[in-house]
Amino acid sequence: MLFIPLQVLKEAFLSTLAKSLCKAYPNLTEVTLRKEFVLTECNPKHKGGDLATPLPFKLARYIKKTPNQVAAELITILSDPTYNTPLTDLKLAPKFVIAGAGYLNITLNPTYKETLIRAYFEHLANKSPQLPASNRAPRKKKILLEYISANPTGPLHIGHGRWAAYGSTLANILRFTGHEVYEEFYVNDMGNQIEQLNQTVAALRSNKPIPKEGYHSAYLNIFKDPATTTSIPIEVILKEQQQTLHNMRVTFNAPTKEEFSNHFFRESSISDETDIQQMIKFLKAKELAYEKEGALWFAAKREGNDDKDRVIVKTDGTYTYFFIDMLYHYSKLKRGYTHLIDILGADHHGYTKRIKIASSLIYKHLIAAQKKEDASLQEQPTPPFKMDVLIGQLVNLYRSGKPVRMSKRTGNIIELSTVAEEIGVDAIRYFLVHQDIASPLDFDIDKAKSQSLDNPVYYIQYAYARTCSLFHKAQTLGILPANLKPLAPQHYAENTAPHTSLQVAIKDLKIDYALIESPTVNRILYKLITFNEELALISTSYQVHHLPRFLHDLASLFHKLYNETSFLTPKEDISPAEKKLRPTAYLLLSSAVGLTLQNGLSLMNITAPVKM
RNA sequence: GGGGUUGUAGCUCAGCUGGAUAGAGCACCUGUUUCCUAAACAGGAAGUCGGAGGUUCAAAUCCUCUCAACCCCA
Repeated sequence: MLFIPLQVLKEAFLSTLAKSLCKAYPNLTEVTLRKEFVLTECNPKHKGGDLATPLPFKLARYIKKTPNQVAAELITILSDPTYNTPLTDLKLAPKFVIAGAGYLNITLNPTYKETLIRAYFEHLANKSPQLPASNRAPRKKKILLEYISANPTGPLHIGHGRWAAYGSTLANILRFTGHEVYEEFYVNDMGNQIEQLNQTVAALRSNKPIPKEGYHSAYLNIFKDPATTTSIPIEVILKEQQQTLHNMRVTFNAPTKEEFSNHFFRESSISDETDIQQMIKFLKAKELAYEKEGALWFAAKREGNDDKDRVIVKTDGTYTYFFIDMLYHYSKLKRGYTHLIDILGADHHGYTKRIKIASSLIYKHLIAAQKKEDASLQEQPTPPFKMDVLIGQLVNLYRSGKPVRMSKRTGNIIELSTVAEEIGVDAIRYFLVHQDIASPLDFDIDKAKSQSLDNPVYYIQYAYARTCSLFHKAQTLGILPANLKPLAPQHYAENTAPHTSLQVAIKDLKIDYALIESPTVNRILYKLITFNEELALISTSYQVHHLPRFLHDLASLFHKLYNETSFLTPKEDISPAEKKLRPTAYLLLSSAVGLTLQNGLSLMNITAPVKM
């Protein structure tokens, strides 16, 4: 069963309105109506209902009446049996109120809400496919996500940590919304910097002074150890980086022939002279490259309005970083990825135009070549190519409020592994992902340490732990419905394997929503049913920070409910039947909240402890 | 000189496909535990949404100009 209730609601409203309105007003098309119809949560401050829409304001222009009059007309149509069959089929029994200058507020009946919570719960329990909330579901894509991409000349720092946390979370979300995603870490193991690293290490090993252009990081002193005299510097450093990432719950493996494991991709692996000459030949043949002043230029300006053309082969015959990167992107396309996402630091923003132009031109060529080779492909449409370059702002490091300049050359570097160890992986992952990557992140080491206990991640985890403890308590009290087996005692003892072990015979359980309905419960319900929609949105906007905020909101609502309600031992003087039914309804709601929090946290690679 | 990002409460930031009285967290003040974990909750105080114009029934959000910070390119 596909869980898209809010979308179902929208469609029911839309089709009801379209039937009558579009007939009555020829200048109003269904397309326009769809575009203008926004359904939101009714602002809880206004207490006018569950859902709200400012549609009357929008339609006033087409219908040439005041928003209030339009709202009244909409209510007439929505209540008219000749039009509202889509609504009556859903058994919504909605009530409408005109609010403010022309808002339409909608209240749904408890029976429908019960259906919603039941549908959501079944969706969670059965692990039914997670599909985008939009009825125009985007097709499944094969995505290659490139992130971090540090030079192997030193340990990773907090800035890399930001890409690591962000990139891995984005990959999880894209997979959750139905795409095939492959993560890659590009290793710049060629060029000047590696040369200087090797010279530095050689100097250290022979106790000579480090060259001026070399690296002065204290970290490199590990190479003074006689045990490492035969090891290759970048291999040691790469292994270290891999370990640091692994500790951050980001796993990249060494490249293998196996296609589908996230891995390091080495620049050196594409420096095959045959490939290079082929690429040059291709570019020249297509007049995408030309010689000038002894260098070879890529016609980036002519082909895609970059500011200017770019050098790819320098006068001394060496290749530019850009050219090698073109080959790297060519390799991505050759491997069959039609959607490339690169996450780069803000200092690379001038670079995005040329690499996008180059990639799309290479893609065209590749498809053309494939069609030439295989005649059967000729009739087929070219699969759409998409490339997104996400520019993330850097991390500004502070120590007790004072900025810390980081430089690998001078050796002033705060290692990611150190910070992760000190404030904890859950906390640092949350911290690095909770803010829009388009804005610079100020990271104060001392503050992060002192605040680690105030980190909002614990607030969310605590809400989750509370949902678990409710089940534990219900078991202890002996009031857990027989067909609800949420938490085996050993799970509680070991603090592992939480709600996923739920076995729910939900069909046999009576959920009486009317018994528990309250403003807070309604808001929780709205939050729950929009979870998938939120994720679908993130999968196209890449605004990953919406997820932690969503979870924080949900946790907050649950804490609120927890405080204002006695779930298991109803205080009021109520009938014995209700006394039995009410805890069950609350347990199911709590369980839905718990599963949602758990899903959300796991998308961020953050743990969800059963108890804290 | 050209370009990118940012500017919202004392601090850190959400909100930006235009919608009701601009929201969180931290810090500050006042309350709430014989009751399932107080790592929580309720309430209070705190804002000319950098500035100026414009479009609109409606602008933090869109357009133009402008100021400031950081970064990239020449």
